[in-house]
Amino acid sequence: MNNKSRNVSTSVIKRLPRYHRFLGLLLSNGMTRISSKELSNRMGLTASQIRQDLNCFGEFGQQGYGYNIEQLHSEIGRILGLDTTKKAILIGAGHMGKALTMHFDMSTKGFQLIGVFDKKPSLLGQTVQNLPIHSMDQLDEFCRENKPDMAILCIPRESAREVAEALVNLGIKGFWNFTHYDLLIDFPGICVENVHLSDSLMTLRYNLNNFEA
Amino acid sequence: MNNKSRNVSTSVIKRLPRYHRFLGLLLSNGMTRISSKELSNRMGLTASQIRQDLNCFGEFGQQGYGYNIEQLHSEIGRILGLDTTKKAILIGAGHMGKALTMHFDMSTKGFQLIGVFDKKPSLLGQTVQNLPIHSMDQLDEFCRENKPDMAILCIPRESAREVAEALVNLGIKGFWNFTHYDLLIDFPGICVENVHLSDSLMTLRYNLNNFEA
DNA sequence: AACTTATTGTTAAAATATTGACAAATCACC
DNA sequence: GGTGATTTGTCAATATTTTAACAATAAGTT
Repeated sequence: MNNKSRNVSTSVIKRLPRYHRFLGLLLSNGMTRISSKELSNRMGLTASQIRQDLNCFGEFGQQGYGYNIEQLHSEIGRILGLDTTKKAILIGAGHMGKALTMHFDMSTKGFQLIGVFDKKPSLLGQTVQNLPIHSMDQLDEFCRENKPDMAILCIPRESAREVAEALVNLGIKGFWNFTHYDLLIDFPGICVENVHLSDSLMTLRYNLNNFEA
Repeated sequence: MNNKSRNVSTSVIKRLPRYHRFLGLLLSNGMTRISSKELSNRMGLTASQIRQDLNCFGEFGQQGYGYNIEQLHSEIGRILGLDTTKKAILIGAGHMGKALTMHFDMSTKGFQLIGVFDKKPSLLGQTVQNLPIHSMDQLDEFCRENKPDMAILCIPRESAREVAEALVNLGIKGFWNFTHYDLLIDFPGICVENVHLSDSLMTLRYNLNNFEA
């Protein structure tokens, strides 16, 4: 299977989801095959890069033919781990937390949302994606019982560090962090994806000033 | 001013917002000076990188002393363009659109939200951040009158391409794109920040499988 | 005021990432 | 079944990014 997957660079890994998305789109357009050249044109990168990236994981193409889209799509999905499901909980059911759960289908990204928690008592009656919003007091028991793998953090900066530490102690192995706090987790084996939306906005602001015609 | 700013690589640019955030935090903690070494420790990177990054824009430090935090913070802010304001409109006032406007203070990122639009008639009475939600029919007139610079796209994939084109024709110079569509804008002078949250989630999924202890 | 320590800006070296080139393999067509 | 056109996987060359090293300079100390 992963016959080649030694240590693949993060540059490559970060491109995989995009390949996966594009291939999925082509697939839903009814296409069945594509060459690295054609794909590179559509994605705005070089054919060489695509071939080299894929080569980190195996030989999925065929000379003179190219790649079978369905096969490549599912291979990349498998590499990313989308074919199996990890359990996720949402901490903080404010606007951002709710929006995230509605923005896309998590189950096609290798996760299943199994619990939602918020500190605010007024939210306790409500549901998110058919899941009841629990109080933070119930977090301990819930985790011991349901063993979630990942936590989506949508809480204020001030509590981020503390909550993250508690969750690590409860067995959480990964964080999708929307907090305005850089989670630099030093615990081994803990994965963090910091999503700093404001950073991307500032980058845009810079580009507006510097790359206008 | 920008005496050195020829063409700075995007790797550097993408780190600037993070520097800015960290410096702002130190500032609010009451600190006044910091060395590249100390900052690199806190941020999890090398002192050399920080010095080299800053050197693309000028000489902000002093040997034997380090950097004045307040000065460096504001210099980086100026480089990013946060000291002046561009006008932004939000297209799509669904959950994600609303959540974004509440997630942080846009005015400290160099933007001011001046208009909100949605196709859905049922939203027309509502407001977002004290701004009334307009119908898409009013977009033309609004843009001619108020000349927004940037558009935040929170609409379905299907309409992304079309709406973006229309907006470019109305004078929009930049997009903050949350659509499930890769805006590969070929219009010259148009800046795009594609924010594919699902990509970041898939990257996390990969890491959960591959970097556990 | 001299001396020690700290720390920058900058140059050079090392490490990574991307692109180009091409032999080997397959396809498509006659 | 042979021939020309494609297209991969991979190696080598280029380009970019990161790190290390250090002379120059200011701060702090006696």
